[in-house]
Order: sequence, then structure tokens, then C-alpha cells
Amino acid sequence: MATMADVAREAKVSVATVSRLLNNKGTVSPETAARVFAAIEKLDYEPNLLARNFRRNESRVILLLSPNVTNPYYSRILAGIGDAGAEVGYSALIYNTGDDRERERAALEMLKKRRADGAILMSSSMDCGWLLEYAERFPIVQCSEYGPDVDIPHVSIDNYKATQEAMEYLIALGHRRIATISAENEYISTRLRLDAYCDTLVKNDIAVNEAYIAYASRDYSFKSGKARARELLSVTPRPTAIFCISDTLALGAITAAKEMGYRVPEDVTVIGFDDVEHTTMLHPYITTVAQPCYELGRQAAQLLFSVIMHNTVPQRQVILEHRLIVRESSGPPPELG
Amino acid sequence: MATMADVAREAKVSVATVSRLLNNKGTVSPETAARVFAAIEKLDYEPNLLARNFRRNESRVILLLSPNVTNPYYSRILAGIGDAGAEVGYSALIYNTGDDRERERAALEMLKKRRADGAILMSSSMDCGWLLEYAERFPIVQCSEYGPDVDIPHVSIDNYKATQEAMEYLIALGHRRIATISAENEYISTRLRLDAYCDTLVKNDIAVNEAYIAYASRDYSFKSGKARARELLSVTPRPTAIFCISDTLALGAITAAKEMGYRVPEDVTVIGFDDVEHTTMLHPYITTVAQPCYELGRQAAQLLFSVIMHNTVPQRQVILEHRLIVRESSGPPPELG
DNA sequence: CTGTTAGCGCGTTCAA
DNA sequence: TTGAACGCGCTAACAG
Repeated sequence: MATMADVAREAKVSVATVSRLLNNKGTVSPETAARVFAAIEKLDYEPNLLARNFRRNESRVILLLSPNVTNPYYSRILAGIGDAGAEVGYSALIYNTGDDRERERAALEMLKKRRADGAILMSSSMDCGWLLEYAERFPIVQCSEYGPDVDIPHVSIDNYKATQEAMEYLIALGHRRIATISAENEYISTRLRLDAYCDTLVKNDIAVNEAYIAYASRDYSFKSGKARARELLSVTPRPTAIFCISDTLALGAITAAKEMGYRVPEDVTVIGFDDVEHTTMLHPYITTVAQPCYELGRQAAQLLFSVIMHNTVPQRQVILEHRLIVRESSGPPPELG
Repeated sequence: MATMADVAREAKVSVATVSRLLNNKGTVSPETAARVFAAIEKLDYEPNLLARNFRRNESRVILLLSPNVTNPYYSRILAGIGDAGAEVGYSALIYNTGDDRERERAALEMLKKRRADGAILMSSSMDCGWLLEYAERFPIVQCSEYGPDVDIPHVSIDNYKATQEAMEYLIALGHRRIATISAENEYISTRLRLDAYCDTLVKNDIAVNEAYIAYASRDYSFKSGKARARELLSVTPRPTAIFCISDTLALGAITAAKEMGYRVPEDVTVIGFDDVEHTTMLHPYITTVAQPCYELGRQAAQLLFSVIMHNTVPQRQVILEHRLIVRESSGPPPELG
């Protein structure tokens, strides 16, 4: 593997000249430049990033902390970040944290060790204090989830408004007994969606019924969605609609409803959240709130690069547009249908 | 950010001693060790990986080339690789290649630039010559797909045998008019599955009917599966079973069948491949050939680390067990049912 | 058991 | 426009 010194020798110039040429710094005469390029070609020289990064004290790598790469919601965000990074010569290091504090910490330690120049957190189970400590010292951006009171740049959708729209839609359809499947996690999105669920009911003069609020597992598993839906549909009087905070939960709810002999949407309406791809693979296609996952990832990456390169961000929070997509799993309640 | 020299000064030892201690090389007396650890603690010292890797001439990073991170099949493999890497202090750099030659090449260039110590290819559209050139110079392992004649270590399932079993199962059910949805790609898995499809028919004295062989898009899209199934089900006499080389295609086939008024499995049997999670989220649950994706990833990683660290592998190819999972989308053909 | 020292390959002064 | 020389932080001889 040829080094810069080899190239310099071959081109009969100094390493400084080669370096200048490669980095477009200073000026190099066309003739010498040609000689150097010829030498690079001849020796098949590739700059050693290990050395370059060491010298420049940067890694050109960013950390991606995701609770679960396997989840299509997150994998689409990862794709967006990956593409945005590739455009500016950054690579992405993926850490599957499983929302485990220790794994998150271990990943962030890579910042101290200089393995990465910054990080994008897709979620965080660390306490805010800890997180803030890192955020003060290193470029960090949050994507989808964020600390409500910590001042870390983030990109997300407006979860409150999105839920409000979904709820208004259900109410407009005539639903009054609307249940929700939330989740046992501390995500800001979870909290905002639950808040909006309650607030929108109240705003429409519908009392919030605790029996209509269920909590699925923290990772929104299909199984827990199904189990919670089964319970909700056993409440008397039974809800005519279920607002689920993820598509997977909605799928679980639909399955539970069917197993209990209810038709969707004739007997019970189910709506989801996220719009992951496989929800339009088998009927009923799910009515859901779509998030621009890929774009969420892209923008988070751009925010991060802005911090890394200019030590500043154009805006501390970016809110992207959501979209309510009405498909087959929703309709008027049976009493009015 | 404290350096090793700072620690050495604080502990009143030389940098060599600190280095030795940190790398468990040579011997250090308990007393000095204690002093050094105290200094490390006091200064909150973290080794600079940029410097360490440079010095050791290794990056402790591996490249993951996947055609599509968003595909659950690949994301589960990625999870396996990621976990196996984390256990031995390796991080994974993910490149979404989209089966694009140039992106694959760009990713592999990272090997020359020493950004990574090795690579795992989940697929490859490069010609074998090119690929082999890299494989000769750098640690490379293939996962799931591999060049049939290039001698690169790889891990996969036995695609031929797996398909054979699936076909024998269909034939045992009584099916004679069995179609297949293959794909327009050059993957070895695609080829082997098609070969096994044909061979198993012939072995059972069933003529191979070209009209029963369809090719979906190279990325196994749901849409193309649906379109191809629609065509297959229009052939006279129509097939009573469709063997799809991916679950997504199978989902598409089921949708097409339903839209054409056929019941699955009463009128037509559909079976898939891979056993990705969401195939048991809505009925009919798909009969499929399960691949141990996570384990595929783990073993690929272990193979790669073996090459990186010892420059040798225990075995050049690892074949993992598949499993035919019979669920709801398969049954006897209508004539006999 | 410990310290001194010489690079690893590159980017960057500073002089020429 | 070019070159000589230094040093980033660390590891590994080698010497003591």
C-alpha cells in the first residue's frame, strides 16, 4: 500500500506538495500537479484515512442509536441518514440499543474515544442529565424522540397535532366511544399522543374513560397490541374505535377484533400510526398517520452535519409534515352505520 | 481531553507504562497500576481511538453492504452482525447499495482507504473478477448470496434443498400445476430456487411449464408479486399453487388471488420464503421456508473476524438450517380438496 | 518492572 | 510555487 511519501518520491516532489494537491490548499503548478497525479495513478495510491483522520482529529463517522434496527420505522430513518451522510463523505455506525441504558452509554462513549464525530439518537432511556452532559461536549441531534426540556436540536413531526387530526376524524365519523392503545414507554411521542387523545375527547365534550386507555409493551409488539385490544373490546360498553400509536399495534388490534368475531371497520374502527410499508399488503389496509421517516432521517443528518462543521444549527427544532391516510380500517360506528 | 502523556505525568510514570497497562502487555506492579488508574480516573482519560487505530493500523470497523436496509430480511441479518461485532469491540458501517455497482465499489474502496478492516456482502452486482480482486487483498465474507465459482467464505442456507422440500410438500398435498414467482436478479439464491423448482417437478414426473414461471422485480416488490400472480392465475389451466421466492411476493400473490375471487388456500395455495415477521400479522398466515436471518448475520460476522484476526477461517462455507413452516396459506388443490 | 525513543502517515507551519 | 521539518497520540522495541 503506497504512502504519500512514495507518491512524492515517484513524482519528485515533497510530501507537502502532494498533500496540498489532495486537499486543494495552497497552490500547485499545473505541471507538478500532473506529475503527482500520474504518480498517484501509477502507484494506485489511496490516502490512509487512519492517518488523515488522526491528523485532522476527526473520524468522519457518525453514531446512530436506534432501539431496534429491525423495526421498519427505524430502518427507514436509518436509510435517510445513511444517504444524507454518504453525500458528504460521512459513514454511519449503527448501534442497536434496545433502549438499554448501558448500551446507549457504551455507544456514546465512542464520542469520547473519538470514534465518531457526532450522534443521532432515535430514542433515549438515559436520564436527561446524563444525556445533556454528552450533548454539551459533542454534536448530538435527536430524531423522532427528544427530551421535552433538554435543549438538544431535534427533528420530528408534530405528534400532538397529528393525533388531534386523527381523533377529530374519528369523531367526525360519529365515534364517541374511542379507545387508545398507548405504550409503556417514556417516549415524548407516546406522551403527546396520549395527551392529544385525551384533550381532543374533552374538547368535543366526550369524557375520558380510563377503561378505554390501554398500554402495550414498550416496543409496540404485535402480540401486546392484540392482547390489549382484546381487553378493550371486552369493556362494556365496548369502544367502537381504537386509536393505536403504531401500525403494528393496529395490526394486532385488527387481529384481536377479528378473532372476537368483530368486522373491521363495520363493527370496530382501528387506526394506526407511522404508515410502515407492510400495512398495505393485506386487507384491511390500515388507516394511519403517515410520518416522513426517510426525510426525518435526512434532516436529522443535515442538522448534525451543520453542528459538526459549523458548530451551529439553522434551527433547533425541525417539524416535518405528517399526513392522515384514510384507507380501509376506519368507518362510521355500527350504531350509525 | 486528556492524553496518555497527561496520565503518565499525573501518575509519575512513563507513557509506556500507561500503554502497557491499558493493553495488558508486559507487566506492571500493582502499586504503579493503582497510581495510573487513579490518574485515569482523575483526568477522565479515554484513549484516543483515532491515534490508537492509526498506530495499530486497524480500524476496528467492518463494512456491511446490503442492497436495502429497509427490507426486514436484511435488517435482521444486520442486527445479528451488529451484535456479534459489539461483543468483540467492532463497529459496523452500513452501506445501502441498492444493488448498484458503483455504490458497492465506493463502499469497498473504504477498505483500501483503511476505514474498515473487512466487509460482509449481503449481495453483489459487481462482476466476480472485480469482487475477487478485493477479496484477495482484504477480508471479505458473503452472507446469503455468494458467487458460485468465486472462492470467498460465505454463510447461507441450502437454497436448493429448502426449495426441494417446499416443492415436495406441495406435491404431497396433491398439487400438480405448480407455478413459481422468481425474480429478475442474478442472486445465487434465486437461481438455486428456480433450479430446485424445475428439478423437483421433473423428478416427480411433472413437466415444467414455462407459462408457470414468472419473474418479479429484482427487489421482490409486493407490487410486482401481485402483478405476476395475476398473470399466472390467468393461465389455462390455472395453477393450483404458487411457490414464491420471498414472503413479500407471496403476500402480493395472495392479494392478487383474492382480488380475482380466489380463496387462499381453498382455491389456490401460496407459499413464501424467508419468514419475515409481518407475515403472521394478518390472515392468512403464510406457509413459508424460514431462514435463520439473525444467526446468518452472527455467523457471517464470526467468519469475518476469524479472517481479520487469524487470517483464516474454520470453514469456507457455513450452511445453516432452514425450516418449512406450514401455516394457513397452503392446502390441497381444489380438485382433491 | 519501568523508561526512553522511534516512528506510524498525514497536514501544516515556516523558509526559501 | 515548493520543500524541510515538526507533531498529532499511541504502541512497541529496546535498554536499563
